Parts: sequence; C-alpha cells; structure tokens
Amino acid sequence: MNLLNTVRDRFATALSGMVTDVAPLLEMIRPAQDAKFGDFQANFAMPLAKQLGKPPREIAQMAIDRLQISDLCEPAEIAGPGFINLRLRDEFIARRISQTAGDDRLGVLPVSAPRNVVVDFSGPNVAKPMHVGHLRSTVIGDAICKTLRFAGHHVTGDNHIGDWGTQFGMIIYGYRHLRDDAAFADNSVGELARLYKLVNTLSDYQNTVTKLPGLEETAATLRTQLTEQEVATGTDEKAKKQLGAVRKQLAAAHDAVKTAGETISSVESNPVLLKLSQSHPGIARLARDETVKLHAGDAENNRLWNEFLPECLEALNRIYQRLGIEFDLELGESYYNPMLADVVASLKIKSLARESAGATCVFIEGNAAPFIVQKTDGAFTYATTDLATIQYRCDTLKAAEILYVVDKRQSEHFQQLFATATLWGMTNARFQHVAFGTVMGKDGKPYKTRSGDTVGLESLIDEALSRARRIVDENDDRREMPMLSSDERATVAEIVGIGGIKYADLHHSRDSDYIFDWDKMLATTGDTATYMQYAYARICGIFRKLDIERNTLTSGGSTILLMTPEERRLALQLLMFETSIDGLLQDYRPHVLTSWLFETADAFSKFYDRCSVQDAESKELRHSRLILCDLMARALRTGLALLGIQVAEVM
RNA sequence: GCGCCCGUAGCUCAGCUGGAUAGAGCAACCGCCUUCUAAGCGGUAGGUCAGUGGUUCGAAUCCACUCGGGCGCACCA
Repeated sequence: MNLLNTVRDRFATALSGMVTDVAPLLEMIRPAQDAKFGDFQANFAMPLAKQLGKPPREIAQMAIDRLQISDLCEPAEIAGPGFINLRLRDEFIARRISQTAGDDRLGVLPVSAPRNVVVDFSGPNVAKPMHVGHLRSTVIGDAICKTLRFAGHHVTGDNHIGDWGTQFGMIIYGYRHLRDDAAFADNSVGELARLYKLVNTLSDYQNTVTKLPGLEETAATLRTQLTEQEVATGTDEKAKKQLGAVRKQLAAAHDAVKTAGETISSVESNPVLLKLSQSHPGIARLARDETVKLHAGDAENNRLWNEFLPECLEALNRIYQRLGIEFDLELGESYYNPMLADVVASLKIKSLARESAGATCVFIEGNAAPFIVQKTDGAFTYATTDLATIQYRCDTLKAAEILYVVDKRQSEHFQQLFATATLWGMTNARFQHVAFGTVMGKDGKPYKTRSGDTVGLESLIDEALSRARRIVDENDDRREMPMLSSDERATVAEIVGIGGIKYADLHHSRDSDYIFDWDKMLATTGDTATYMQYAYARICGIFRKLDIERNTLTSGGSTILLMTPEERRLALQLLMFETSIDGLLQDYRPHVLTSWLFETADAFSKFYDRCSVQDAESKELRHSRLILCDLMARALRTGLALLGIQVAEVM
C-alpha cells in the first residue's frame, strides 16, 4: 500500500474530530524535505491556527495526542512554528520491506476502482516521416499506458494515425505527375515521402509568392506608422509603450518577409524546382482536389490509397518495433470518415453548429475563433474527426477517461474540442489534454538538421545506437578482462541507446520545452537511463559472483536487517515505489517516476559502496542484503519497464 | 489586437498547488580502485528564484504592474 497514504490515513482519523474538512490538510503531509526532519512531515498546524483560534504548536500537539501511529513511527516531534515530524520505526520498515520482498508487484496493490482509459498518443502522419515531436508523444504516451495498466486500469492505447488528410492528396498528385518509377520500385515509401515533400515545397512556394506583396505592404505600413509616431512621441509613458508595440510588430513583419524570401529563393535558386513549379501552377489546389475526390469516394484515388497505406503503416511499424512500442488499437482518421456527415448533422440538430462565412462552425464562449467542423468546400476537418473519435471512444470503447498526448501548442483546439463534445452530450468521460513542450536544438530553436529539415526518427535511432555502441565498446575495452562479446555489445548498445533517448525525454517535466542533447542523454555520468541500468547490472554481478539462485532467496522467509543508514534509506526508498506511481498518475507526469528511479538507484549505489554483500558480518546480514539486492533489481527493472526502458544483466 | 505559457547555480532542469537555511545532474576544483562492474563513491565551490509592489505568521510558489522570451489565434492536421 502507498506508504504516504498509510500515514495520511492515520492523520485522517486523528483530525476527523477536530475539523470538518480533513482532505486539504492531508495534502499537507509529505515526505520530509530534509532527512534531518525525519521521514514524513505534516504542515497543517499553521494554517489551522487562525481557524481554530489556537497557537499552531498547540494544534500540532492536539493532533499528535489523537494520532495512533506508534506501530509505524517513533514519537512525533513538533518543530519550529508547528511542523510535525515523523520518523518511521526501523522495525516497521524492516517488516514492510520483508513483505514486499516476496511480492511480484513490489507491494503495489491494484487500484480498487479500475477505469476504462483511452490514451491517444503518437499520431504520426503517414505521408511525412516521423520526427522528434512524434517521439515525445510516443514515449510519454507509452509510459502513461504502461503505468496505468500496471496500476490496474483498463487501458486502450490508440494510435490515431493521420491517414486521410490533405497530405494524402499531395501524395496522390505527386504520384500521378511527378513520380520516379525506378525509385518507387526500389523503395515505395521513400519515394512517396519524397513526393509529399516535393508537392508541399512547391505549394508552399507558390502560396508564399502570392502572399509576399501583402507581407511587404504590412511591413511598409508599419514602418511609416513607426516613423510618424516617433516624431510625435514625447515623454508620455503610454505613447512610448505603444511605440514599443509597433516596433515589435514591425520586427515580426520583417521576419515574416524574410522567411518568405527564404522560402522563395530556396525554390528559385534551384532550376529543377523552379521549372517544376512553372509546369504545375496552382499545385496546392490541385492536390486539395485529389483529397476531395478521395473523400468523395473516387474509385481511382481510393485504389491508390489502399495501395499506399499498408506500406506506409509498415514503415511506421518498423520504427515502433525498434522503439519497443505497441498499441492496442490503431484507428486512423480514415476509420471515422463514414461518421463525419452524421456528426455535423447532429451538431446542427442540437443547434450547436451554424453557418458562418460559408463554413459550419461551433462557437465556444470565450474563444474568438470558431471550431470549424465543415469547410466552405464541404470537406470535414480534424475537428470533425476528433468529435467522431470521441463518440466512438465513449459509445463503443466505453471510455471513462480519454487522454490526448499531444503538443501543447494545440491546447486551444482541445479546449474547443472538449467543450463541444460536452455540449454535444459526451458527458460520461473525462477528457484531458496531456500536453508536452517542443523539442529544441541546442540553439534553443525547434530541433532541425543543419539544412533546416526536421530530423527523421529513423536516423535519430541509428545515431543513438551508434553512439551507444561506441560508449559500450570504450567501457568494455577499458577492462582488464572485457565482459562482452560483439553480439552482446550490440544488444547492450540498443538497450542503452533507446533507453537514453526515452529517459532524457521523460525526466523533463512534460509541459516544458526540452533541449535535445546527445551528449547529455548518453552521458556516462549522472541522471541518465544508464545510471539505473548500470546499477541493475552491478546487482546481477553480485548474484553471478556469489553464484546465488535468485528465485529461492525468499523461500525460507525473508527477514531484512537494517544495520546501516544506507540499508535503511534504500529500504525506505523501495517502499515509496507505489507513492511515486500514484504521483505519476495523478497528473500523468512520468518525471515523477524518473525522479524516484534516480533517487532509488542513488540510494543503491551508496549501499553498494558501503555495505558489502559477500563480506557481510553475519550469514543473516548477508542473506538480508541479498534479498534487498534482489528487490532492488526487480524494482529497477519494473520501474524502467513502465517507462519503456530495458535493462541488461551485464554491461 | 485577443489568448496561453515561460524567466530558479556557468549549462540542463526539479521544486509535489503557500512551509523550515531554495534542490539535483552536468561542467569546475580536491580526494577514493590489493575488496561484489570506478558507467561508481566522498568532498569543495557556485543563487538578489527577472524586477517592483501587494496579500500573511510565512511567497520561487498566490495577486497587480514592469522588463525580457516563446507559442497560438477561421477553412493544414
């Protein structure tokens, strides 16, 4: 059972006669922030002082008097203004950890009320190669799925693949008019990706050419305005502020012109691209027409779609396989196509959607922009698809909770989506946008290659593996007697490389942007996946060296002796596993678990350094330490597995 | 113009919805391998929590404003 909750429960009983609402007070009981304050601290006495009209230390004493916790803790102490400090009794830790040692689930009880949770994550686009943005969604979503499942919930991990949008029109158009037959025969998916990129580049170019005069005009207008205002402005603060705002706008406008210029020159400096653009005027429109035909059921376009899709999916699956990711469901956007017309009709009947400027929109209070469910040209949008998807997940999958592991820049979309869905009648499920920040390069800008392209996942994984291999090689070669064969080195490199990528991502709090840095994620020191994996391998080394059969360790009972501070700390850390899992699930923050893993591995490394197993002072102590090691190994393996990270016996 | 987010050690980040002298990792400096894997362990140094004002027993955390940065804002998903 969650150790923190165990302590809280005792306080709940003690406080129930003192105040009416104990819940917020229990929140103020936490693991001690400093070991010298004990193991847990309760901070509720101070805020209660005013409410009860008594000094906080007196209130703390009252609570302690009513508290029955002597089986768990040493006598509570009051410190400072009224903190209550608790120190667990060593016998209690020893007893708890002994019980945990014999438990497959490491003491974690399955939740009493399992929920049906649908986790929408990864969501790549079949036309475009996956990039680092998808990586975040994939890695975070997978960790959330695994942890929810371990906790006992019914989880459906759903990959909502983009297989039906505008990009497919681009592919079809490209295939018809621009394909390279030899390349297509050789590597169809690669050729389709090239065609998508090509059509996208050309339509981008053409749009930009059209837009440029407008952008230049805006910049010119702002420049004139600025000049006039600069002359007119004296020392008036308000006017100065306004001037600053105009300056900012002008800078933005200049940027826009500059970016547009770059887009244009990138095509115009390339004779081949320029010629293609000239021979395919209005390519964006033409591609969109292909999309419309596809959606309208055009036989030829649907044939092409059916031909291309399986291969695209296979290419995606290859990446998922390398990352060790699996889904329970992979219903792409196309799956919901037949339902879209009904969605819009239903929204209209309920007077939620109405016509505006030719499009069908839902207007959500507080949002200036409408939620467009059908465009002027009759096509549906991803808003429509998302609504149909919610309906499916609620009605067919009986979801009680739907999580969207999606870039935080889409938060407005989800706000509108959830509001619309609720108004529409989907009130049985709880929706949550599990948002994450942008992956940045070392320069603080979105992570790109030197030439400005997004970094493909496939090459990213290759890079991780080759870097990891170099590290594994160096490390093993440094030994007097290398421990690994070439095959084993390859396996370890894979485990370390993939683990490094995932851990680096997960250990940042998800909603902040994070800087992608090879050297940090695969560093041989510090808070990395490797640190935990190394701790695991060292434990395995102990069992190998001492020739211990691990699965018989606890058969004769498992008495744990806590003789040193290191053993005590390690045992207590291990008992906090469930608390960290609950912490992760409270707001779907995997970094809560990475912190626990690091602290636990840290506790182990210190234990390893100071508490010899083979040279333990007694047979009993040696056995106790062996059990602790085994438990530690299982905790690491299990905890890392919840994050999708593997371990190796030797590394 | 409207809306959202961010500013914490040289760098990368935590800080658990207001609690005790603000924490990690990296980098820097000094130590530790005849002992279970040194991918490790011990130690030192490093901070006006962007700024100002407010709320109160108590603020990195809540409120207001200022400065600086990012990101969204009809018919791409």
